[in-house]
Amino acid sequence: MASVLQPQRGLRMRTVRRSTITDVAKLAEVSIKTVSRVVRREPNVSERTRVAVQAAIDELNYRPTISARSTTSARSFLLGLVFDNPNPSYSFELLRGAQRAAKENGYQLVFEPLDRSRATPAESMTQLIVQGNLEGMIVPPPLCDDPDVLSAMSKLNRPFARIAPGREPSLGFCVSMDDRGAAEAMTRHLVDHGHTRIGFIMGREGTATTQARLHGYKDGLQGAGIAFDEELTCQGAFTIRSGVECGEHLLSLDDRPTAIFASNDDMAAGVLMAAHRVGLEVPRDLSVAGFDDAETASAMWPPLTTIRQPVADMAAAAAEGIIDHQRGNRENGLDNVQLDYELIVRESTGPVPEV
Amino acid sequence: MASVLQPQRGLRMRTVRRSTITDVAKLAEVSIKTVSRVVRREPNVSERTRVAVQAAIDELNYRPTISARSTTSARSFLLGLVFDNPNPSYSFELLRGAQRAAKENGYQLVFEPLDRSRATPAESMTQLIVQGNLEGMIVPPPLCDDPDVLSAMSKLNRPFARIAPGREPSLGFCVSMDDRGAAEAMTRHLVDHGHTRIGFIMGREGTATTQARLHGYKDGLQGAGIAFDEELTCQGAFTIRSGVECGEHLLSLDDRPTAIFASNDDMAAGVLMAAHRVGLEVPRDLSVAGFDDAETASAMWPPLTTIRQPVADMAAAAAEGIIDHQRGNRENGLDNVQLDYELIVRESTGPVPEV
DNA sequence: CTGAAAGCGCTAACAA
DNA sequence: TTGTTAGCGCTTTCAG
Repeated sequence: MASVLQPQRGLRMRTVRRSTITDVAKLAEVSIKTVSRVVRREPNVSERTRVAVQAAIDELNYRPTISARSTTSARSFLLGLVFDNPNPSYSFELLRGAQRAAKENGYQLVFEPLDRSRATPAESMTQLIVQGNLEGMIVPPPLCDDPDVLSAMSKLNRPFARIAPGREPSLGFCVSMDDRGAAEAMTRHLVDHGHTRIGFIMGREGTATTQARLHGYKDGLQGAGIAFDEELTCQGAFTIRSGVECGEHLLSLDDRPTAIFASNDDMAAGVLMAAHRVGLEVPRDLSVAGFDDAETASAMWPPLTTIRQPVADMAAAAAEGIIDHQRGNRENGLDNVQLDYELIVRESTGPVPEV
Repeated sequence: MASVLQPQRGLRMRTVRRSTITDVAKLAEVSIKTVSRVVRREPNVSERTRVAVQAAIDELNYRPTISARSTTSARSFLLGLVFDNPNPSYSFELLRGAQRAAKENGYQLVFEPLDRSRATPAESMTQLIVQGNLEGMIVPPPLCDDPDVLSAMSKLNRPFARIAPGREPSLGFCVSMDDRGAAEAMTRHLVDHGHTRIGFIMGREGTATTQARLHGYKDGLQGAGIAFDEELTCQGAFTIRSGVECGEHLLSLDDRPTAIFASNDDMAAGVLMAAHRVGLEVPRDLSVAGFDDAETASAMWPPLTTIRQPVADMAAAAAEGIIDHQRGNRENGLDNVQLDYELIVRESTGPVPEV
């Protein structure tokens, strides 16, 4: 604490000053270049000097200033994250992950909502990157599937990482999750509880995730030797309302499902409502499963069995990929990454009701 | 576009370069100092020169680099926003507002989740500010009501803005909303629809907002000449689950309320569920109102009548307050600000049921 | 009204 | 293994 709050000179503590590389050099009695070497973990520093310098760094609590670094080196140590996703919780998780990874690597994360009013998304992105002097950019969905944006990014010749791309997984550095495998795992979870009539609510038409999750559902049925029954699927739109409607539809079927797997949490919430309305107790009479582990999933009543997407970790991986690339570890930086999902079993799913 | 993507030299477009103050000076045939004067709107520049320089700036699409600025001036043009609120949507809205205001004023927003593992919140904040070289800090709830944090911030001698403080509204620069007035307005809205038995679900015990909203509810009743009935209030905890429980309780009353005002949206969602379970149609049989306008409020079914807090605007006002203060407009920067709420009438409230 | 020169904290050659 | 020197893009004196 003392070093942080050290008075500058004279009696009054005027303003808190961070220590500079020169302060450290003086204290350790070496040149600033040597300090720089230690900080940046460059080779060619004797162990003795290293230790001495490190001690000085610790004592003064020295951290290099990003601004000063960026004026000299060609690098800005700035990483961009564009926001153009209507889901604030999702965006926020991305932000947390990216910011953590950036900070750990001496980078600063610059968060930019995409200005749709001005020009095309592609032009806006170019502006953001060039004006902001960003070394690289993290591009979440749906932007990461916009062909114009992709071609603009490629032209810019700066590394960019795409989160959960739905198409062209060879463009840029891609971080994704196994949506299909996750949906299969959830289906298997329901099958393991004895369910054979499992309803499935699809997401918005035409999105890549909608397709992947539907495939996973089919995989899960097939693996258990259960025939796919189109009657048990319903076209939703990722909204609570569509969940209510699909839930009412599925529950009004003659041979109604004993479990409903909604391909996101909002629709699962809708199913919960629909179930309550017709007097069904969850999970006693009906099992309900979601997908996403949105903030409300655990707050729902009953708490929702769902799939957790490692959103923050995906953003962190994206940031790290870009940073690695900048450091010259190309092989490390450019291989696409797929992270594991997590099946979170809460109280909304249970054994199939006894007849 | 041409200026943004201009090739550097030779045939191949190597890397996109932003233009510097020197580029502008050369083009306008003045010294860099003059350019600086124009950019920073300093006096003592002839109109002719100003126009010429501005033309060069526009042509080259020149924007000063924050990093370079901060190395020279004492200012870093960095504004901090700590995150320590469990609600991602709320935090995200704050972020949007603060980032917008920062950008408009040539500042950059630095977003920092509070590291609770390391030390006390107060120490962490000090670290963030000093190490990050932040000119000021935006402090949202609940952090803005932590006495240690407040005293640490005061000692640091840097401007800080508190969002929706619950106590000590004289410490720092405070931006708030009229919680009490908003709750009163919502109560009046229900009264205007003929409701006289209006249930009220309180938030978590001991929080300032909980108190303020309860007061507003009472004000609303009193204004309409309706006696406050303790039986119609219920202690919630801002969670969906507590909403379900309070909803069930209130609806099981002998003379049950015809409207329920929950002091946040999550609890209102719980009330909706409870209502569905006992077969009550909303708003035909029961009106339900919330508070916050969370992202889910409009997605609920039926869409929820609620109070919109101008969260983003509050953060923007906070950022602007700090920036104004840094610019020396003390009177402007230090007056506390109270923003207007907005009553959003959707479909969950309606006239009192005919008996 | 305008500009030259010094310097911010740091990195990148290049010496020693 | 270490240090010296020259910048980076900008602001800030201080002279014209």
